[in-house]
Amino acid sequence: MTAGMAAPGFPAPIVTADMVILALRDGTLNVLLIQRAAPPFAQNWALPGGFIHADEDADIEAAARRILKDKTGVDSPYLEQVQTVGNGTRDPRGWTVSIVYMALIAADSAALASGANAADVKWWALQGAPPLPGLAFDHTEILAACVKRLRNKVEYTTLPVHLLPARFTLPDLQALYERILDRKMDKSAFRKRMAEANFLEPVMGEKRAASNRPAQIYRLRDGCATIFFDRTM
Amino acid sequence: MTAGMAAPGFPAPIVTADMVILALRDGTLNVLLIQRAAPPFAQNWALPGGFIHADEDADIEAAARRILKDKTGVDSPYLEQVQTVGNGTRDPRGWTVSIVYMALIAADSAALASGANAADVKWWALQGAPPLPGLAFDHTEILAACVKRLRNKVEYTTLPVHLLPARFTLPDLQALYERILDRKMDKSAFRKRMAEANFLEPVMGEKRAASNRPAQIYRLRDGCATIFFDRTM
DNA sequence: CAAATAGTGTCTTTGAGACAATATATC
DNA sequence: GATATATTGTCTCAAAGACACTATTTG
Repeated sequence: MTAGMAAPGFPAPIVTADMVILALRDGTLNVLLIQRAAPPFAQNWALPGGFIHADEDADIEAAARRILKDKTGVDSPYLEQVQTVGNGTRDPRGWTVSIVYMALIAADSAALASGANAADVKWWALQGAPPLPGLAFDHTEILAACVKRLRNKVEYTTLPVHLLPARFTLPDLQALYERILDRKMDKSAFRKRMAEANFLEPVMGEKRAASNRPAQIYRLRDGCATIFFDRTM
Repeated sequence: MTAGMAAPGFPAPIVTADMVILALRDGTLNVLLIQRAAPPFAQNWALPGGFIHADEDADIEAAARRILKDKTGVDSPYLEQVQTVGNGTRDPRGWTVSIVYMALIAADSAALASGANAADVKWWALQGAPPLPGLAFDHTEILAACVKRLRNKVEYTTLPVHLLPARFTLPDLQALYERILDRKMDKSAFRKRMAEANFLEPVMGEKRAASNRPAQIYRLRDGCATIFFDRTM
């Protein structure tokens, strides 16, 4: 904030928080969309979002968490502020500002709920079978920017772990990296990377069932946030 | 944007754009601060900023450019949206949202102007002699986050060129990297990096005066935005 | 030519990737 | 044991850093 007096002489823009909620379903990235119940863009699919409640939300991130919880029931996801867009043309009602957050959650932790203002809530695969519909407002561009950011960060961080359930194997994790980056990676080099990042710990005694050698199960080490690698993948 | 009706039933938060304007003066990073003329925080130093003019600014970035131009006269800097902060406590007047931009400019291109709402405008060194004053609002934290982001990006991008004048030498550039990152770098490796990034072109025939071998002068190649290295510095 | 800094070349070490070998389950 | 995948080890190659050498200017 800065310059001025109490309230500016012109109307303040409307401020909303919009969520790009991503999860892994059947091995592919999915985004959570809502079908709008009211105009503008009624019936259109859009990113979940909502106004900031000055009396209820302590800060912007709290608003983002509230919206996420409303739609998915998920409480503590990986949450990251991605960008803020604002102009006079993106919403027919006038100058609006949207603060965009990306949330990564484990698909099995979500329990969808439409709630107010939404006719429907659904997961959509980012690629493949039912192509993504055109979205309301500038949400198509916002989503694209978000996914681009995710792909970029996956190159040099441990972000993908947040898309897996709490317990997972190294082959699971490698397959996920390969899915998101759309290229094969060397098993040996991948494991060396993960080992030196030192953010996983084996869950002793547990294995995974199959007709072959079972894989060690891991979980995030306590207090390990996202790790940045020294080098890119 | 998203959910709802025409206008929310609660007052919209005030929205401002705040600028972290950085330049290199006497070899050290400086930030441009204004001294506030009006309450709250009258007399305190703060980041330049201002309300978004819905009728005048096409979008948020245009507002940021307008503020920058007002204070420095600079037209086309490196400009990057850094973060958006918003809560009910950062401004005594109520819930506010601030969209923070970082601008990198060449010191020689700026012509400071106080303009409205500012008693004074001044460059402050980030480190050294006159220590930075405590800033109004949460601007101290915002500035710190910005500088952290800059240092981080300098590790893997060509960002620092925007702090130099249009024509500069490789030793100039290396010294700047070393200043910002606060460590010595190998001349040979540094030059290899810059060469393979392929974003500079030599200005033929020109050299630099001194009592030693003159350095080749370079400029940014046409159409070269910030380059991301494959590896970190 | 002495001083000072610009610019280049060489050697060593590190780390990533390719690929092979070994380990451990089920059937 | 046959099969399938997990996990580890080895070899090769390329890039980064350390460091030394050459180049070019002024006084």
